[in-house]
Amino acid sequence: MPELPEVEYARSLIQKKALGRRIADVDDADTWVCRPHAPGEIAAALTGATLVEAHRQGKAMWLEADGGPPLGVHLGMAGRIVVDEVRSTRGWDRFSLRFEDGGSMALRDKRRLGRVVLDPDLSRLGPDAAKVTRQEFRERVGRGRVALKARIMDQSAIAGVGNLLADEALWRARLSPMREAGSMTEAELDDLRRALRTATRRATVRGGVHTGALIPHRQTGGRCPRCGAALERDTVGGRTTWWCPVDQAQV
DNA sequence: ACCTATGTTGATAC
DNA sequence: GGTATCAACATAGG
Repeated sequence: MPELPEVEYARSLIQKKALGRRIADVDDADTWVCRPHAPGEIAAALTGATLVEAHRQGKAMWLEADGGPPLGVHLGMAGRIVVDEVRSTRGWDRFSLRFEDGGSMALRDKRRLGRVVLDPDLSRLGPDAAKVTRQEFRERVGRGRVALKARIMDQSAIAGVGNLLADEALWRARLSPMREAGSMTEAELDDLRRALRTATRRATVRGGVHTGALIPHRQTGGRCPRCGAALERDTVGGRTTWWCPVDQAQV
C-alpha cells in the first residue's frame, strides 16, 4: 500500500489525532525497525515530549516534537499508522507511543520493513512528486540511460512514486515504461508530470493507489481500460510492470 | 510441500 | 557516478 497517497493519509491521521498529546511511554524494543538505535534510545529522547507537527516528503514522514528530536517514520512495504486502536494481537505493532491520556499511536507492519529513527537523514530525497516544479521535473527525470519507469521511482530524483503509481502515471501519459529517460522531449516530460500529479491527487482523495484506472487490470488476462488491448507484463527497473503495448508503444 | 509473488529501500559490485 | 542486482522482512497464493 504505502506510496505517496497512503503516506499522506497516515500523515494527516497523525496530524488530526496525535498532535498535542504528551508522550508517556515509548515501545522501541524492535531493534530491526528502530535500527541503528539501541532499545530505549528513542524512548529516552521522546518520553515527556509532545508531537507538534507531522511532515511528509515523498514516502518519508517525520514528526516534530517539542522537547525532543524529530522522529522519522517510514511505512516500508506494508506498514500503516494506527491511532487509539487496541494493540495488534499478532505482534505487528513494531513501534508505539503511549500518550499521557491513555491513547496510543503505532506503526503496524506485518512485513517489518518499516523504519523508525531519530533525526532522519532526508538529504538524498528528491522533491515531492506532487509538488515538483516543471523545471525541476525536466532536469531530474529527463536524463540518463535508465528506463523511464526506474527513473520516476528513484526517490532521489523525485520522491513518492512506487511501483503501482508509476504504472498508472505512465499509462495515463501514454509513455512506454522502457523508454530511455534521457530521450524524453520537454513536452513528454511535462505530460508525464501532469499525469503523475493527477494520478497522485486522485489516489489521495479516493483512498489509495489501488483506486487507479489501470491498477485493477494489472493481472493475467488484463486489458487496457482505454483501448481494450491485452496488457503486457515484464520486469522493468527490477519491478513487475504492466503496460498497454498499443497506447504506450515504444517510440 | 515447495515455489513464487508482493506496495520499499539499501548495500554491493561492475 | 550511474546502473543493476540481491538481500532484508513476513505473509499469501498457486
